[in-house]
Amino acid sequence: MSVDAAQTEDLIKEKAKLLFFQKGFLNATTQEIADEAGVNRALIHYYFRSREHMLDLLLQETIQEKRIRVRAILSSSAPFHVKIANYINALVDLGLKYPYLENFIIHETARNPERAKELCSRDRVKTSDLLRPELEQEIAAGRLAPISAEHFMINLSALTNYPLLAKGILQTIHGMSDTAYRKFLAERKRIIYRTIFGQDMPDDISLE
Amino acid sequence: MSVDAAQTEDLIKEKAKLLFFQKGFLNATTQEIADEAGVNRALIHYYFRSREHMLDLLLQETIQEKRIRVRAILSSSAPFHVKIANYINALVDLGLKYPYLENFIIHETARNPERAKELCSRDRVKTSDLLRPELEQEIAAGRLAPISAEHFMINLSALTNYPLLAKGILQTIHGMSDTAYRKFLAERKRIIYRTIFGQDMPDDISLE
DNA sequence: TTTGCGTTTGACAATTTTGTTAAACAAAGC
DNA sequence: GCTTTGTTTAACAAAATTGTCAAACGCAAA
Repeated sequence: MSVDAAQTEDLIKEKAKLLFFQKGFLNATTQEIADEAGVNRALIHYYFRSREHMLDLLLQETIQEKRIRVRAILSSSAPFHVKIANYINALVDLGLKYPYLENFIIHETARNPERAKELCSRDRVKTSDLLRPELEQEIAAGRLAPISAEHFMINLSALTNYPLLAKGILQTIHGMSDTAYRKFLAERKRIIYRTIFGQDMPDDISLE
Repeated sequence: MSVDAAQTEDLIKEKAKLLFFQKGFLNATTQEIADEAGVNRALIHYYFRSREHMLDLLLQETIQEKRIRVRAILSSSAPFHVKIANYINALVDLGLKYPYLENFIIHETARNPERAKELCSRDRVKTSDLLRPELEQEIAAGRLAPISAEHFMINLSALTNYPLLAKGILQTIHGMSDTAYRKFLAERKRIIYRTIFGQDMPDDISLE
């Protein structure tokens, strides 16, 4: 065995995720991935058979990682408002890690509609179903303006994901450095909460 | 001159826009575009020099088209609430025409950061600047919760654009047909208004 | 030291994709 | 009819990209 041994496979995956999900190079070639990882291109085929196969694996893994964190938050026993605040917090933080993940999914599912079913079909239905009982309770109690669980979830996803998707454009338009952008996103957590609930996020909810 | 004459150039542009902006084939090849338009592939180079050059042209044109409509709405003399309602309406309708335009821009600017500056640098700064005076007036008058012009604009963009970007995923998740999706978007216009302003859209604002 | 085994590499083949070009074509004007 | 002009086509060349393979390599056990 060589010095790196099993670490190489992880290195390649890590660098590929960086290219696809962080830098937004949706068309990164196997050569570019190999260069980024500093390895020979043939290794990518040795470990992952083909480019497509690797893409599938990366998507599966990354979405699964996200899914687990989201589920943990939404199925906790915390009050509704706290749950949502935590959800916003987690989505923004995950988005900072992989800003282009959503864009990648959108792109891949447009090219390959069957993949959409494999990847996210079961996932997000459950997410809006998961929230519906509590949501309706909040609405009935007058603590939230009437809205369907679907629109509520999409509002949440939109408000958190869009600024991440459009990272490059937003930075260009508003002349933000990388640190300015991070600060902007931190601000946004409270803005999103306020937009969703129409009132300020309580101070006792800890963000990061 | 042949029968079609100058119509061919427009036909190619139209079909290319369909592939890129409607179907979301961000990697459509010159051959695929030619097939879609039913012409010989060499014609694409005859009219547009290169694929990259054509992409630039399509982006410029389509963004300009959008920009003109948005500007007309936002610089009208209508009251603030009406203006925003019209803005939401126009963005959703434009989005129905070109669901993947934003996705395409995001993708292209990620690959080619210089392009971001050419395309949208001047545009949207003005958009948020355009609204700021009235926005601050509304906030001062207590008709709107305090928010910066930038976050306000991004909220609007996010809530309208995201459901369009994620069209394929949303249809898969919620099992929506194309007509169901259109109906969903029509509903969404009022949802977005309510989410932004915290109250229902007045009935006297006409949304075709 | 030598053998074995998983890892890494460079070279190769096949395919795809872009861009060029010379020739064919069609219509309008002479 | 013939020429001119702009359009369209098929064939070709060049580059990029993916995937395969045999050989080289490095470490560990015999």
